[in-house]
This record gives sequence, structure tokens and C-alpha cells, in this order.
Amino acid sequence: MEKLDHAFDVVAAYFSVLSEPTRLRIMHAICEEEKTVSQIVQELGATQTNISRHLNLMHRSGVLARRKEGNQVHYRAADAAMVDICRSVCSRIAAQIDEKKPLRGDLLRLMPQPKRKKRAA
Amino acid sequence: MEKLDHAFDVVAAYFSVLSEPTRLRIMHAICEEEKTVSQIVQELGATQTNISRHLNLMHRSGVLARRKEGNQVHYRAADAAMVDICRSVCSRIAAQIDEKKPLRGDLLRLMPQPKRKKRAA
DNA sequence: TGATAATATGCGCAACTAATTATATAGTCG
DNA sequence: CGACTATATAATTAGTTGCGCATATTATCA
Repeated sequence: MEKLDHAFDVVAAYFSVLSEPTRLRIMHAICEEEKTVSQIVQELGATQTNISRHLNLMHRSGVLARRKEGNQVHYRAADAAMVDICRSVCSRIAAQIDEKKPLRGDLLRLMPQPKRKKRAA
Repeated sequence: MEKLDHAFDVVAAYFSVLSEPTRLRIMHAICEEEKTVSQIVQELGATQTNISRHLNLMHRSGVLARRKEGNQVHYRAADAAMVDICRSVCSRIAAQIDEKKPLRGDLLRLMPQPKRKKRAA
């Protein structure tokens, strides 16, 4: 079963992308509509360097897609399944901490459904 | 929106549990039936110390449940949704790397469905 | 009680990761 | 071309994480 070892590494790497609060915030910010780096920076109140790093990492991991337009770069979610997973984890955790209700409501609002503009690749 | 910050931390922590190959292997090993620490150690060919650490971490995270029986401790998946998520990520990645077929087949075999013995909590 | 087996934990180390500062690249406008 | 804007990329640093060794804890058995 040693060939499976690599498979586990790949899956772990996939989850690693989602295991960072800033990256989750980015996903939350752009899961409905693409945004430029500056927009994300402003929205999250983080430094441009930091956001750029995370965006590139997420892009290399295949989670985000890039579109260059003149001076700026637009990022969008490239992986609908990934957003679904985030959403499903949010409801899962929300249900789990149903008693300690503090953030239950918030969790369910994370990663909103796309408004189905044209096509979900 | 600063109250959401904590929510992102919680979700990130949840994904962190899954972002480690050894922990995924553990999930894979016990998602169908509970096993003792020794069994897992032997099955994964890892050190007892290491497995125990991961098991405790997963237990504290609510992912695994523990059952002490005499000398030994049985662990089992406590979170069916988590296993589902793993499975769904595996198919997702499998689909994504459909061209570079090497581990596609393996991925789809990860985290097999429980055989529905009695009840899935 | 002492010996042995199963599991957990403290400590130190090596590898990894995220954030910051400074700088580089690339595009736009004058 | 030069100034300016947007984004990316070193290099450094601080904090985190996984691992191994040794040891502690808990239970069984003689």
C-alpha cells in the first residue's frame, strides 16, 4: 500500500490551503465575484505583500484563477468544489457547536453561494 | 465584520486537522471500524509516540472518539461529516488530475464508506 | 507486590510557515 | 522617456508543528 502514501500527501496539501484564516477570508471575499488584489487588500485590511503571497499560493494550488487586465490582476475561485467544501465544513461546525452558540450564525454565512451569473466552471 | 474573524480561525483549525498525511492515514484506517492504538501503530508502521500524539490531537478536536477497554484504548471516527469531506475531496482531486492519472484510482479508494453496521452517530 | 504491556506526555530539535521590510517587475499615463 | 500605480518576489525573522527519545501513567497478570 505504499503507493497510497503519495495520495495522502496530495490530499493533505489540498487541505493545507484551507487551513489558514487569511486564505479562508480570501475565499470568502471572492467566492461570489472576482476581485483585484487591491480590492482584497482593502477589504481584508491586510498588507499587499501578504495578500499577494496567499493569492499566489492559492493560484499555484489550483484553487484560484487569475485574469490580468492592464495594470491589475483579478482573482476568482477556480474550484467550485472547494467552496462547497468550505461551506459544508461551516455548517458542520455550526451544528457541532450548536450549544455554545456564539458563532453559529456567522459560520453559516461564510462562503455564500454564488449568484449564478453565467457559468460556474 | 470583526466578529467573523474568530469563525475563520475555527474553520481553519478544523481543516488543519486534515492537513497532515499521518492524520489522514489514521482516518483512513479507522473510518470503518474502531481500532486500538497498537493496531493503528502496526498498520501505519509508525512509532507509538507519534500515533498517540495525533490521536490525542484528533480527539481533542472532536474528530475522533475514544473508548477505553482495560489496558487499551479504541479510537473511532466521531464525525461522519468529516469523513464525508475527506471522501469528497478525494473525488474532487481525482477528477482534477484526471489527465495525470497516476493516483486517481488510489484517491477514489481513500476513506471507504462505512459498512453501516448499526448506527452512524 | 513486582513485572509487563498499552498508552500518554515532557523535552529538545529540525523543518516548515506566515508576516514584515525592502525591492523588483510590469503596466499606464504624461 | 520618466513618474506613478499595481502586483510579485527575495530575505529575514518569529512562531508553529511534527518527530524521536526517554519517561510517566495506568491496567493486567503472576
